[in-house]
Amino acid sequence: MTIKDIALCCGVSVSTVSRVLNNHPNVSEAAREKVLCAIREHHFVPNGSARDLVKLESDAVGLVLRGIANSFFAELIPTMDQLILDAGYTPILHQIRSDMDELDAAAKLARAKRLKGLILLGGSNDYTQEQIAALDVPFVLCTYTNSFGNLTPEQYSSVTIDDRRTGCAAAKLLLERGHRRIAILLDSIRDRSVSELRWMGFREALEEAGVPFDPALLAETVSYDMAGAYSRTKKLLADGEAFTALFAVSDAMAIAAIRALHEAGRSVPEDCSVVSVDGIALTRYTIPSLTTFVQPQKEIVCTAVQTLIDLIEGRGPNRQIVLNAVPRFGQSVRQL
Amino acid sequence: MTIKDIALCCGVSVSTVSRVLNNHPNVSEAAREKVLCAIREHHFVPNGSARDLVKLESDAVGLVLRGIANSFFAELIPTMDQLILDAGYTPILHQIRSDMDELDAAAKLARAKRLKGLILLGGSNDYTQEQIAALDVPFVLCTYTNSFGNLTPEQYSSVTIDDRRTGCAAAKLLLERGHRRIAILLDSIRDRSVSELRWMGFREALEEAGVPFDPALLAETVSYDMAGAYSRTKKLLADGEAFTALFAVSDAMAIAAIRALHEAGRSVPEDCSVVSVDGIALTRYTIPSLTTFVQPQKEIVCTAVQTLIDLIEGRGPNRQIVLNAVPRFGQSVRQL
DNA sequence: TTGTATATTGGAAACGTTTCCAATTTATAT
DNA sequence: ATATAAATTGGAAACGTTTCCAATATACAA
Repeated sequence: MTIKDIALCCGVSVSTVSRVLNNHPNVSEAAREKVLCAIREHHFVPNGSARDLVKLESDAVGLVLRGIANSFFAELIPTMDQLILDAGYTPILHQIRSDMDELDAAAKLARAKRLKGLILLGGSNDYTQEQIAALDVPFVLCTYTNSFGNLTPEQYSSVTIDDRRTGCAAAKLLLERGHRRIAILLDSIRDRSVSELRWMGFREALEEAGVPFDPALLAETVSYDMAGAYSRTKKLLADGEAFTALFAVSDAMAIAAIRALHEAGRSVPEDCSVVSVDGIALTRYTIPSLTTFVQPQKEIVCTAVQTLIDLIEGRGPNRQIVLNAVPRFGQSVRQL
Repeated sequence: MTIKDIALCCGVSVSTVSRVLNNHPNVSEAAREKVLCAIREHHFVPNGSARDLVKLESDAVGLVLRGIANSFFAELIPTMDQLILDAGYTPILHQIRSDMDELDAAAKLARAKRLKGLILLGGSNDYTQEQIAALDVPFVLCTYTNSFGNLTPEQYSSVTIDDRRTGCAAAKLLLERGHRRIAILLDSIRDRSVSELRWMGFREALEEAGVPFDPALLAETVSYDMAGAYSRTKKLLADGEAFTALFAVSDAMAIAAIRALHEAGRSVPEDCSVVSVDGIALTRYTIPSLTTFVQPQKEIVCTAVQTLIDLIEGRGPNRQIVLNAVPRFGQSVRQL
């Protein structure tokens, strides 16, 4: 079924059918009626490829995500998808294997599908000028890691939370309550990750307060999951390290750590205070409920989409937006 | 940049460039080298629309999801996306607003993008014969609700878990341990939902065991989230209902319920046993850890994708696959 | 009635590819 | 050198739309 078939069976020209499909005003009521009827009857839907081809542009926006390791991003996707749809664009989700160059893949995608714009989830901003130039559509880096900062603020847009500052705030929260020996539980810091940034902030806060940090209290997990956090905490306890508080870089890790503490006969917050980051809904209901720095998920998504749309539609220049995680107090922290 | 430009700047014909792009054997080494070089230099990527148009088919598979209410599906998406990619197809995620007809939208999508196949997430099988006919590509219903069953087994493929049976098994687990007054906590059962199916199974098991069910122990929440489960459990306790066990239709609800019980001075499992469904990773680490019926998420996703690929590639007929949730024992249940 | 303005229509080119077929070049055998 | 086969190449049609432009039909005024 093509536009031609519809034209034929209605006794009108191809142009007329096209005009009906596109709501052009110059079509007589009689013709429109006939054509619409035939379209309904034959379940005709115009071929998107042909359309895009002749229009020289699509209304598509790419959502590029590397790997599926991080479930934080996975959770954002449906919401982002919906927001893009609401803005009148067509979202195209594109996952990239973790062993590939995401910017390269994004550039290919943008060209192949003539995308209007791109949202890059969880990349970094140490891309080369060349790579950015190759990517010739508006784009927004969303919760990227600001590692080398090869780019000037004019060259890119981004929405992120300030992980360093969050780590700093978490440490301060515990320091203010009299804690001095604080363990930190994080996943691999090798790759300039979120973990590393939070860890940096944490260290800074300690230094600023003049509190020395015992390297034995740095608990880095091998596997990025709860099992890893659980066993690493067990090890920390087995090693006989003394600490009155623990900062976990995610709620999930905190929950696993609390179980390890519990099994070692140490209850939270009586024997050990716990602070984490994420603010997943569950943390209000665990026993004890968690004191956690809530990531403004919804705000991140909305801001990223809005920023991209603004860029696409020519409103405003590139801008970097930094959002903050705010603490929500639960029962997992006590004053010493 | 088009194939024509590349041809021009290499001094070869359009056909030759196309052959290089498609790895046709009939290209001299010299020509291939020249063309590849030009492609690299100009960052040329062939236009997907033009390609699809002339090929009369794409390698795309649609992933249709209605609404984003259910986070269970949201979690499946990235995995499914990856699996489809691995199978050599291009996944296209398409969310449909909850006030629209998902089958209609799916049919449109299939035609517009010449899809190879469709996976419909969380629909039902009470579609009309006509709708199914309109949808002229292979499709798989994934975790749909088998409500009216308008279709014969030859007409559709599906992958689902047996919710009725799960409810039944949960009740049996508690009955076997001596519990007789069992509360059930579920979200709205109005819409032939998963909740209703589990509730039906639960009731059947009680009947079969000759245990009467006290309607006061049926706790239906208004809002589908933890806040709703928490306050509903509070109400159940405030009403002074006596029960020695509680069956929650999701882990999240169970955790919220346990907190409500805890705040009322009733500990789990000493004063009340709790069983739930889902098997999210967290349930191993909460205190107490949960006894829960684990949904075979990964298996559902793999099976759905594999079934679709088989259909597309002409291997095997339509089939309905029913998977079972299996119990994982935690500390939340005790023998009376 | 005729002329003019307006509404409607159809024809045809264009979008960027792929692929068939015929033409050309190159290699091989005689 | 010539004939033949094989490898390589270019030309052109086709895919299904949109849109410009010219042509036709219709309405209205003089």
